[in-house]
Amino acid sequence: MLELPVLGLLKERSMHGYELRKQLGAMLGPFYQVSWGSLYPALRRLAKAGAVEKLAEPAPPRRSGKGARKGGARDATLTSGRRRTVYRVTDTGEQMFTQMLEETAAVDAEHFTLRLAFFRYLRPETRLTLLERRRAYLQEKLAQFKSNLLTYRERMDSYALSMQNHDMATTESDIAWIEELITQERAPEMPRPKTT
Amino acid sequence: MLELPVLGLLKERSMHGYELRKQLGAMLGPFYQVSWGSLYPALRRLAKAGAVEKLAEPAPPRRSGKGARKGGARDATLTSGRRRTVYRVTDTGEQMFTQMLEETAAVDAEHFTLRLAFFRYLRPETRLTLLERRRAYLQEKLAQFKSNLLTYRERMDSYALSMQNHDMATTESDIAWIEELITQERAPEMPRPKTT
DNA sequence: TTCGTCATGTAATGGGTTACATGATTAC
DNA sequence: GTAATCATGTAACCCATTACATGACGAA
Repeated sequence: MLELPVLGLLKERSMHGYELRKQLGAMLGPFYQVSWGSLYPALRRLAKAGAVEKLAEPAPPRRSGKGARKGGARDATLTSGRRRTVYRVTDTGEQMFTQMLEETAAVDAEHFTLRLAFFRYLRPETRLTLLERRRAYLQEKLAQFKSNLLTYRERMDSYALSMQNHDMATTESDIAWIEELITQERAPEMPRPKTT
Repeated sequence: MLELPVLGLLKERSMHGYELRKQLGAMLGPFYQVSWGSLYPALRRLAKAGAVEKLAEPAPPRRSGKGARKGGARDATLTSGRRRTVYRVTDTGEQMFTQMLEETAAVDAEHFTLRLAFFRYLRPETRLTLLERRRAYLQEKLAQFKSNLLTYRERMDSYALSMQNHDMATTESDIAWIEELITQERAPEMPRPKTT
């Protein structure tokens, strides 16, 4: 669901679709690239639900002379050069965003990542709850890896084995990271910006 | 696409759907859990394409053993539930499997994982090609992470930053793992099963 | 002039998720 | 006898991917 990150980004600042996509990549990392065919329909859904509204974009700085416009008889709603549709979040949208963000059922990688990206909008307790659920989920997966290996190790070839081991190591590293986040979350405000 | 792992597992041994699902989890790890609503339609698609055929399951021990089977050691492979539909790969299916497996465009995590699970069916050169493409893909992502950080670091909060750093570390670990696999692949057969 | 980027969309297609429905067998 | 597990499927919904289509602008 694109709705959550789209609302989250628009909440910070109104944007048009094209830029939105770039920001999504910047915020969620290069593995998370959305396609136009999913972004624009998502925006349309949000608009239909009253969560965002389209704005007439303020005219960008028209250097290079006013007479340069060919075919000036363009539709009046298109204020300038490239037609862009800027979207702004409505109050309804803000509510939707908060509600989505707080769904603590979000435990798998993608849902968790999406929430972490907007953690600052959550109350500290909700953050902790989410982190702990994520940790529990990862620990459960880790246990499944282990029992899996006990049962099937003999039947696996070296590739499968290597993969399982690597995935387990990754899961352990994920858990360690989450625990770090939990520790920081509980720590009573000790920014300590540089190593002493 | 479930087709690839389903064919791969059935290639090793004919099974019914329920068991197939368990084996999928065992082979691909606990993060890869398929639902019935995707497995059975996939089997139907494969059957329709002539890649698998349904077998009448050899009648399970209709021993009418009331009480006789109580707690008894039973056949490990065949205990019954109810009517089971066992699927077997056809020649067409074998060809499909090989063809799918060799598609080296498979570079993202899921496609790569799926192929790695059946690496033993690929020629060593194809394996290397796939590994190198995967490595290149990950290195590209890593570069994107870095340029991303250069551009946006100031605008990210500590959560986003932590996430990017963790994801980068994970990507680096993935690359190191792939490189290990590449090294092993190139090594001229030195099994060395135990530590000396 | 042509290419690359900016910018917005639509259409078809596929297939995964969830929920629903059913029924047999085993273990307690 | 009843709960859990085995076992197979269907149907509705959702929505992501892909490909297609358009067109303005800036720079080479």
